[in-house]
Amino acid sequence: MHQTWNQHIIKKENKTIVLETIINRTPISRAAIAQQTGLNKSTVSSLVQELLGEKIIEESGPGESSGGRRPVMLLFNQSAGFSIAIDLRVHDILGVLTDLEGNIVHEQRVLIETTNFNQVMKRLMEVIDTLIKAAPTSPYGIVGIGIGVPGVISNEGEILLAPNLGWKRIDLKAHMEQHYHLPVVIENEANAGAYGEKVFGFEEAVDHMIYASIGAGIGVGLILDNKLYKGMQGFSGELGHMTIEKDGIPCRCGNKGCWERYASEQALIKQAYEAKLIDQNTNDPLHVLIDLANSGDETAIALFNTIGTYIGIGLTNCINIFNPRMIVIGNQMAKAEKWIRPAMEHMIEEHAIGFHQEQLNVQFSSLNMYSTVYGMSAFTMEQFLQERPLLE
Amino acid sequence: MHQTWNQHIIKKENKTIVLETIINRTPISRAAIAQQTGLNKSTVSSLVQELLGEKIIEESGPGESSGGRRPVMLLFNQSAGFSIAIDLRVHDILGVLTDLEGNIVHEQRVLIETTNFNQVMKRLMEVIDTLIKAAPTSPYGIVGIGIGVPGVISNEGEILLAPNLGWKRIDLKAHMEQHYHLPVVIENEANAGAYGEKVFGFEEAVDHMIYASIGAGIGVGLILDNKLYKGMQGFSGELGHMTIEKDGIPCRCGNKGCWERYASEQALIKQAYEAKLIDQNTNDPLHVLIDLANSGDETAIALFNTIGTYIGIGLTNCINIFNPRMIVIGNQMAKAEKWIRPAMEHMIEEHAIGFHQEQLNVQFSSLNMYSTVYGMSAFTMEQFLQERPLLE
DNA sequence: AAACTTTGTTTATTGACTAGACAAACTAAG
DNA sequence: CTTAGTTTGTCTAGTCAATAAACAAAGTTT
Repeated sequence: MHQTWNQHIIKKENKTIVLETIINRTPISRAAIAQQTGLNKSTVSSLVQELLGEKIIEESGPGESSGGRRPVMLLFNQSAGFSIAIDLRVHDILGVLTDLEGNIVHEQRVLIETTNFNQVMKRLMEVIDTLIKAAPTSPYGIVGIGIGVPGVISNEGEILLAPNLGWKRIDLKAHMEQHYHLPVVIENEANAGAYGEKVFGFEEAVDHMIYASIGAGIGVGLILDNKLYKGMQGFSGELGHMTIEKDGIPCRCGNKGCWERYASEQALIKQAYEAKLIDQNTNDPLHVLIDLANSGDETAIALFNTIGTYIGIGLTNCINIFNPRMIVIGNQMAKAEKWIRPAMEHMIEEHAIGFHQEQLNVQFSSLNMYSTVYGMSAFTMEQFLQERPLLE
Repeated sequence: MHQTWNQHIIKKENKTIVLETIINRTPISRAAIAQQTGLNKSTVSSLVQELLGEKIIEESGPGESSGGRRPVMLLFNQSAGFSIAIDLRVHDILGVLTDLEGNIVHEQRVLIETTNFNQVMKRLMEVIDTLIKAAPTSPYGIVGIGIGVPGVISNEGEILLAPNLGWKRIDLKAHMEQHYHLPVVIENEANAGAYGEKVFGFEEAVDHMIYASIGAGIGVGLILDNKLYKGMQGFSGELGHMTIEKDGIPCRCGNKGCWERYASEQALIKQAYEAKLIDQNTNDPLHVLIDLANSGDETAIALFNTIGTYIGIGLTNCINIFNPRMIVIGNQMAKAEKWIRPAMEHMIEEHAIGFHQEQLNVQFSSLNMYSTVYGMSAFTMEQFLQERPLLE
């Protein structure tokens, strides 16, 4: 049963609406806010007064007159606080400090040689400490820390399993909150990537979007009805383990014919190895293969075509299942866009239901391996703006 | 941008909350409503007064005292209005008249010999007219007509394509609204079935549920985050056209290896024909095959095992993708539960991700081919209760 | 310079909820 | 059987947040 309504809640909700209007349309006048929201201009005036007092917005110079008195323009104060966002990957850690609009103010990337928990934690905290030190002085300071992880995260933010890190049942959230005394959000990297694409990836709002994170495995973030869909336990999006070939290649998950056995970076590398394009000591095999393809190596091109076709099969399923407005491919395999795209698009065009393709946009991520940190930043920022604790 | 809040909307929303509380916990006292909702007891008293005036609730006899004055118990007036719900299928039309709680008050089922639009419309309107005549006198009368259709329905309720009926681009909603001057809802039969299962199918509330309608083809209704998920254009849920065998059996949708080519009633019948268990003139082949299996025919049992396995492959994908709380199998193939279940459950247990199975419940529909009409009834009832137009 | 327009502030009003008082109707204890 | 206490429901006064309208400030247009 949802909450009942009273004057106090109304005021809080209306104030949030005014703030969101200022964020989305900054700079904007009180009069325009009243027009935009339908609230009475004296209501807007008093709510804006409070937001000014909270230092979450500011008045800028006068705007242009539309025939009468010049308006006073209001701005969102993106430097009122800062957010720390981390993408914890198998081989490295990417950390960014962003303002309250997601602008990256500082960043650090460190390699990790081992997935040993204690070692990784040490490096992780070093990155976070560096970012905390880099944060400018601001009214609210660091409003939260978000950490994207390649694994299964429960609704409570506990890492249940991160197979590529070799981690099981780790309460990273509690550990970090106890250390830093800040709100901490832990999320699956594909879910975070989907959210990052949704908030920062496009010019227009997208209500239904599928983000395919194609790296070592395949994880999918689902933005459905304008929300990140997580399922009953927070475990949704395991499309990497969707069967595309019954009785096919066995997978470590126990199933057979899983999409990620055919269409991931790992699948590509395995086939390249068997085609003797690379050997076990090849460093950064994906780039080696991209370079070979760029140089006209037909075997490498054929391998990318095959992978592109398999990516297309799984995305065709996504299109038929979700009827999305947008599909975004991200993570490592997006680097091979040039060689994957033709076969992938051909598979989709030929096989996805015609109706579903009418307004669909399939693209590779424009956020260049930053999707996940953008998503984690958005999570902590939005949590802060929704709750807006009292100014210290 | 969502609406702003004011006094008028507060009262309306709180009144709706009070009404929903009465519906869900009937009979209930004012004092208990206040306790349940957190609203002040005088607020509840005045809102209840209005609902009594609208004849949507009633006072019943006194309740039991808990130590002081006896309470006056309030009841939802399920006979305040009635809803008409139709399941328009390829071979027949099922129509029901329900009260505002979904209780079936009257029903009619007619066979249709042709899918010719004009003929079907004639029969459809006959059924609706019969149900309208059967409706008791009530304050609000017929509050709406809901029609479930096997096809692609746009967000505006237009039938874009119903391949099994041979229909294209039919604005059934406008046609029916013009004729009956009542609100009309048109929805895909699998979506309606999912909603019917959600509202009427279980003892406890279910936020994430997958309804697999396995008939001539396979349609899937998705209840995600407590809502029916429809996608950008209203076309989601085409899991019948999810590839489970790359380069597999060609499908009329243009893809290959679609789930419904392997796991539908049509797939079963095709295999039974090839196994010479039935011929082209066999009437009601599904029941013939069930009877053969019941009599110990091993070929028939083997066919059901095969179909059960294929159903399990697709449901395994659903489990991995959506992480649902419940999966319900409905429509024609649910009649073969006994022979499908063992192989289906085995496939799921062996192949779905272990985490996802922890709290999952997979079951066959208990609504016995009524899922779709129950869903359509729920749509029109809820639309009415949300809007509650003035009493005539 | 005067009239009009637009933006923003101030004041009075309105309506819905809440707090508390009161009434009605019960149960329990003496 | 009477009195005290409890619970439910109604009534009244108060509070708060939004709105309507008046007013002020600052511009543009005639």
